[in-house]
Amino acid sequence: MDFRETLLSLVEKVVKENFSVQVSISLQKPPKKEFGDFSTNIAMQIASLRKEEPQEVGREIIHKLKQRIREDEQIKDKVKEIKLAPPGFINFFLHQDSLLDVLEEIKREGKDYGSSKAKKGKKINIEFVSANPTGPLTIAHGRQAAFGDALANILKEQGYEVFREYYVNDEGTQIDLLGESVRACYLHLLGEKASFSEEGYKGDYIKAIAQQIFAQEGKSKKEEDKDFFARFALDSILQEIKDDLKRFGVNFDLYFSQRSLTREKIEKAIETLDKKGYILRKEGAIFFKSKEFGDDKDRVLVRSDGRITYFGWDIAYHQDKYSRGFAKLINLWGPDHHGYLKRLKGAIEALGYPKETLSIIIVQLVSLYRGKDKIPISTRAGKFITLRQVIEEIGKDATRFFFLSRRSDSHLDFDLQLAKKKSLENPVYYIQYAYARICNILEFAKKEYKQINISSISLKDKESSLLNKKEEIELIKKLSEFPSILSLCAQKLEVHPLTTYLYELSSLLHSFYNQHRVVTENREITYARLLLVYCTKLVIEKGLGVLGISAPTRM
RNA sequence: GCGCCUAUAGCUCAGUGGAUAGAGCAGUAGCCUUCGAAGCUAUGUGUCGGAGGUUCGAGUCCUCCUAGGCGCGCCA
Repeated sequence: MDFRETLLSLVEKVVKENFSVQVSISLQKPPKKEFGDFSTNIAMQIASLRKEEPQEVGREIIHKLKQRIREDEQIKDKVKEIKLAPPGFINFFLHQDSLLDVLEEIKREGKDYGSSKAKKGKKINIEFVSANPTGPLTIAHGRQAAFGDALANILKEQGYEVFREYYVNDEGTQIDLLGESVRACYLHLLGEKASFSEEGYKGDYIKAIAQQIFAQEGKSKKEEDKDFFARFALDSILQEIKDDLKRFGVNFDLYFSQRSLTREKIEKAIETLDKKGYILRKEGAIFFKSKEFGDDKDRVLVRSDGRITYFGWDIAYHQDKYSRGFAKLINLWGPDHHGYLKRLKGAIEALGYPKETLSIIIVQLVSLYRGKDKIPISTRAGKFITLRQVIEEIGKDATRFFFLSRRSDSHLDFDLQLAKKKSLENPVYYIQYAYARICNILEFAKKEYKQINISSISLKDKESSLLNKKEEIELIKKLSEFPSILSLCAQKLEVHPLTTYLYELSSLLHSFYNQHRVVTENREITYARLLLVYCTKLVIEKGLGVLGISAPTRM
């Protein structure tokens, strides 16, 4: 239990004993350092409920708190002062020695610093990207890939057993269309006339696949129907997708084939719903009563001609996920699927799973620009910039960082010209530079001080004045926030707080570096500062690792 | 028509119902014989889209309105 929690439970105890009110108690990080290290608004909350003066209530709480603290060995030495600030905040000031404890903790825990065991053993499934295997990945898929992967890493840090899954829609009309398109292209290569459906896929990659078939098989596939071409194209495209994702640093535990869902699984799902009275049969089709779950209308699961709709497949797919023992499912979708949210959530509930076990995150679109020109994203027209092209042009780290610095539900304008031009001023390099800088200092220190083993440096029982410069204190405080940043991300299912945090941490490191030398004549100070930058290195390394961004020792 | 997302500094964006709303970029002026200047320091900038409401307290929650994006199929 860290100190923050210890203090929080003490405040809870005091409030419980002295005020018979129901309030939620929390400790915040004050916006300014004049307000101390922690603060709580509890006095104002209580005063509001009891129609009393906030400052009066505050004084009373502080009085009781001080009494308790004097009796508590564990925190007696850490809390320096408790002050009341208008309009009624209670601010806690800590002794600086406790700051050195933070460094000791980071050093001791190393790569585990910031990890939590809170969700240990809980299985969580995160399904993302799941792009139709009818064309190359676009930049929008890239955003989902970066976000889903980083979020998965964050959840893993909270103790979850995380499973990454990609749902391959290798069944349905879009696959038929793909087959027809490739077949037409192939026949065209043979000099035959073939009608090209208006709805068909037209990109250069379609031609490339047709050429590949021609190169391998010659004219022998002339009589094959669309299914053969669909199969061939599917395998080829899916392989490209997997390669792209791998290159982007995203590895899935499972590529789940829609086709692998058996008829029995779908019938079982429908049967489950039927037993609970959520199935409606009319006009030869089978409907799910999604209206009962807030949807606009009931939705078809099986068409009157017997074919299963996407929704029908999807229900069976989600039931399958649950049957594999996941306590929680997370789906990342594009905004074009938001209308689909109510019916799927309804179906999950109808199947008998608690609705809060399914979280759906809508990752907003990315608009691609080159300067002021918007580049259209249309898979069927075949004119678009692929994720692969962007990674090659901008680089993996910068591309990932860009996607991860913004809220998932915000629209994103990605200007290739700007991203490329500013690539050296890109915040990701700022963080990586801080990291490389620390590595350099550590190298330098090894030369200056012959035998040095940073992990053996201990500041226990040392004077806190060793690290009492403004830049040092701020850096240590920032380091101490790392665990709560990770848990905040996990709780909000967002990644960008971590990105922002790493930037701020790097900024403090740079400030410190420019103001103070680490390696000096004074051995004690040198060791203390070495430990400080070493701890910073650990946190940056871990943070970047979670984001899936590399931490180079040199740049 | 209905639904979802967005609106914060010149630009790109942070901001967990709390204290004087913050960063970067762009601008200006400084800082390298000393651990990497891809860096640091200083400097100013706001009708938080608009109007109501809830609250001790609203950029944050609720209602309505405006603007932009997206979606509303027995397509996926």
